[in-house]
Amino acid sequence: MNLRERIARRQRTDNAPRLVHDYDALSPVVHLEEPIGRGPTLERLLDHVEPAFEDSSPNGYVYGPKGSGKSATVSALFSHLAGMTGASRSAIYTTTRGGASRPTAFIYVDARAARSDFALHHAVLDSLSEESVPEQGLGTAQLRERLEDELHAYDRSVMVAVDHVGEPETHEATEVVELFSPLSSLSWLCIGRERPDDLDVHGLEFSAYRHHALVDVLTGRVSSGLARHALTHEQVRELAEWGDGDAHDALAATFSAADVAREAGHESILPSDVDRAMESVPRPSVSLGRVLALPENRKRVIRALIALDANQRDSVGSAADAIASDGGVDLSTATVKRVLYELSETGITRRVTHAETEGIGRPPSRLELRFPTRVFERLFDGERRRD
DNA sequence: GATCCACGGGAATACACGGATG
DNA sequence: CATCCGTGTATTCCCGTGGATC
Repeated sequence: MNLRERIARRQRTDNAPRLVHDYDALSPVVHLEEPIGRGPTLERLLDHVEPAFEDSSPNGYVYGPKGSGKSATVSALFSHLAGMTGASRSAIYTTTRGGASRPTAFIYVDARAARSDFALHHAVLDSLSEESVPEQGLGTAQLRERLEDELHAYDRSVMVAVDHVGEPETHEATEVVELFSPLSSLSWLCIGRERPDDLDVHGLEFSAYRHHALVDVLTGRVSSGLARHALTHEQVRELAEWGDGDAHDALAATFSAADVAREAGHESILPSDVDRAMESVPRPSVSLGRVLALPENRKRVIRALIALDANQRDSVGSAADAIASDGGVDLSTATVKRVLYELSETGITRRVTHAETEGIGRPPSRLELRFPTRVFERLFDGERRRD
């Protein structure tokens, strides 16, 4: 690039409308207020939830593949329901036959953020009670008693949605059920991938997006996140096709494409940008929400792992050495190594044992990243900047 | 003093291989 | 030939520690 080109590029980025208006609009971990393309499913969900307006409602289980809009739909619905009164305590007031008003509370809990029995109870109690609930200094048993008291004292109907059950880092659905079923006047709605075989509840299935629905999802997001003409309609269709029904992956690729193009100083997203973007989203891909919900130091290790040269990822040992020495992580090599093994255990990375063993000793494993790396970098770095 | 949670670090174990042993 | 052993790596496991907060 010569000087004139450099100057021209600066002028362009300074004066021209920016390619990316709003990364959040494209982020797979951000859900819209109004979900797109899930109308019929939303209706069935409402059918299930509706009895809660009048009385206690049955327990339920929402299931379906990754990127089929489960979280998007349920979280949008619950935030509407919780916000309908505008009251601080997340309740809807409906008039019953007798004319008395009775509150029904709708609470959405992400099991990725509430990873222990304690945290699960805390999340429910905290959104239910007026005063804030301490996060330390009291035991899980005490917390549970307080929750029981709260439920009893107000005789309110409570519906709790617990999202992302059954992942490596989160509670199993059966565990959530064991915790919540004994609580009177509380009904639960678990959301997970697997069909709930051993749970005797009403199941609500989400199926993967059809092609045209996924195109709609992307089109809506792109129009609010990117400059007009940043992507052609044909490119959006291509991304949707590539997504193969998975909105998470399709959005991750779209987000990445915008980021590649912006980084390169392009005025619109080129086919080569899209190709590079797709390469940064492995298939199958682990949910970014899972990765971003990990403890801070794990995320730092992951961030450093992405930044390594490919050959440094040729063995767990060398990756751990490199990360511990200059990866911006204040952990010993031994600990980094253990973290790396944990990450592969839960599927966030994958260990691939080298086929040809050269030399002595057990052959090392190469580490593959199984989540959208570019999106992770952008979101992770963005979080840091805001601090 | 209690409590939760993430961390820390090494000890124990598994595995691959070649060579020795029964 | 089957098994064991030694060596060097890779991988798993366990449990105490300490910060932060009540």
